[in-house]
Parts: sequence; C-alpha cells; structure tokens
Amino acid sequence: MGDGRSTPRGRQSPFGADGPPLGFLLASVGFGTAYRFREVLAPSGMQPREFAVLRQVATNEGISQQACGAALKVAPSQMVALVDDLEGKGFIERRPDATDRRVRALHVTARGKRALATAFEAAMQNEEGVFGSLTKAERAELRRLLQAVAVALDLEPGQHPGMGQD
Amino acid sequence: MGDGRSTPRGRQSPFGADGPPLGFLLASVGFGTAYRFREVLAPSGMQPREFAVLRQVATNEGISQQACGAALKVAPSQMVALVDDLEGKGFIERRPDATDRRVRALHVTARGKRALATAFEAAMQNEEGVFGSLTKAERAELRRLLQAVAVALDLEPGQHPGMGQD
DNA sequence: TATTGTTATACTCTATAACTATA
DNA sequence: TATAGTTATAGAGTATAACAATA
Repeated sequence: MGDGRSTPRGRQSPFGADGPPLGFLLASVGFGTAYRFREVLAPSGMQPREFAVLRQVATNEGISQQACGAALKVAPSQMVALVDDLEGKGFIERRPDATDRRVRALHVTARGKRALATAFEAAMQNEEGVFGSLTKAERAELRRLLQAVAVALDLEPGQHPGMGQD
Repeated sequence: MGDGRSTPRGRQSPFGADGPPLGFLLASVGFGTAYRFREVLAPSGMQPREFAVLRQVATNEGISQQACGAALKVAPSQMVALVDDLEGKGFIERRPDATDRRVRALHVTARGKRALATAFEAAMQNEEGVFGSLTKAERAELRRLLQAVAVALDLEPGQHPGMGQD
C-alpha cells in the first residue's frame, strides 16, 4: 500500500541469491544454539550462567566466590546475586572457610547435584537433537572448522563472550 | 590459597580432555563472530542494528519505519530511536510520504551511501580475515553444516535472534 | 595496605502501554 | 475503528564504585 516506488511489490531481501555471508550465518546459528540451550535448561530451574557456576562449584568443592567468578569471568558483585539465587533454590550452600574468615566456601547440595545431573542429561539430549542429523565425521569436521575460526578470532578456548548476556 | 581441599593445586577445567561440547563451541564462536563484526563496523560509525537498518533502507528506498521494523523484527518504538540515531549521523532522512501523511518515508543520504559502502567493504575484509585460513571447499562445507544445524534449530534463514541484543 | 564479600548506583536495553495525527 | 509514529515508563542486565570485615 502507498509505496509509490519502483520496487515491484514486496520488500527486497537484504541478501543476494547465494544466501547470507558466512559470518552472519555463523553468528545466527550461534545465537540460536545459545537460545535453545537456555530453553533446554529451564525445566531444571537454571539459567546458563547458573548452570556454569553450579558446574564450576561441583568440580571445585569449597571454591570461593571470587575464585569462581574469576574462572567464569563474572564480576564479584554479580557473583553475589548469582549465588544468592542458587542458594535460594537450594542448589548450593555458603559455608565458612576454616582458614580465612572472609571467604564463603561454596558447596553443592544434594538437591543441587540432582538438578545438575538432570540439566546435564537434558544438555546431552539437546546436543543430540541439534547435531543428530550430522554423521560422526561431519561433527568432527564441524568442530575442526569452528576451532580454526576460533583461532582466527583469537578466542580463549572454552570461554564465552556473552554467555550470560541474554 | 587457603583451600584446604583435596583438589591438587589450581582449579579444575569444566570440560573433559576432548574439549567443550560442540554446541558450546558453536555458541562461543558465534558470539565471537558477532563481537568482531561490531568492532569492524565501529569505524564506520555504526552498530550492527544500524547497519541492518541502513542496508534495508538502501535496498528499499522510501520504505516506512514500520515496514522496515517488521522486516528486521524491531519494535516500532525501537525503530524511532534507531532512525533518530541514523538521522543524527546524517545517514538517512525522514521524508513525508505523498499518499499517506502518517508515514515517514526513509531515504539514504549521500553520506549514508558512503558510510554503507565503507562498512560493506570492512565487513567483506573481516569475512576474509575470519575465514581466510579456510579453503573455498572448507567454507562451503562449513556453510552446509551450519545450514543443517539451522534447520535442526528451526531458524528462519537470514534472521538473527539477538542481532541487536548486545 | 590489600582482599572477600556485599551494597548502592548508574547506565544501557528492552518491552509495553499510552498518546497524536492521520486514515 | 485502525494504523504510523512517537513518548513515557518500567523491568532486566551490566558495570562501577563504595563499604565493612578480615587478612
């Protein structure tokens, strides 16, 4: 209605016939994967960041908040809110540290362990759902190619710019 | 210091020896790509969302704000701020529409065309920087694999959950 | 003096609902 | 009444600095 322009009818696609640039596709699929992961985690009562913290504590029982935050690149003040949340859900506990009364040693509760196991199972099933159409060789190839891109981007392995940003 | 735990020395890595799960790697590299794109765009005086709008307007001169927003999945109220910004930079103009006095027809200025060309050039060079270590065949394979994942995730092609979120 | 956890504050983003002027 | 653009407002998320207790 009322365009009065030379464009034939609808709107023009922003991309040519050969599809979006590879970088755009990669970013798009990456966001989609993160979004899906968030949905998959929700039934376990966790967000991705909380999952990451819970996992970090589970593999490092008694870790301090700041050490945990440093490993995950989360600011101390954010760790407080994050741990408040996880403690409110009964997934972790703050215990006094024997040798330094400033630190609050983090420990996973039995309930937290169960939730972590559930979340882990869901994450693995999701991994299968997302990459299930690819053969084992194709997954290996995808991993190899992504790692090459990670190197070109100068990413630290296993780190996530924006893991908890949305 | 002062851990008093059975962990040997430093912190445990959250992943096994075979590296992060593929989904995590994909999300990580996707975020990294988006982040890099933002940096690459900055010298042109644009953010990714602004670039998307400018591009949409350039391929659809005279498009209305709402039509543009609908194509990019941006809410009308956000389009106002976005167009304010782009107009403030002198990249686009709001002109009255001949047939409907409610709509503000969007047009790219000469300056906007130059900025768009610069940004486009930078984006292409970046694409080369990011994927330059891959052969043509490898890039094609990466595209194919990512498209398979996009299908599994049920993503609309050429759309971006979170394009403007960070 | 430095460090751990905490609180307070400001700033950005985003989502929603009004409001106006046109249709 | 419905629609295009605009404004206002509230909510989340993030980043920073200040603070008390302890080292």
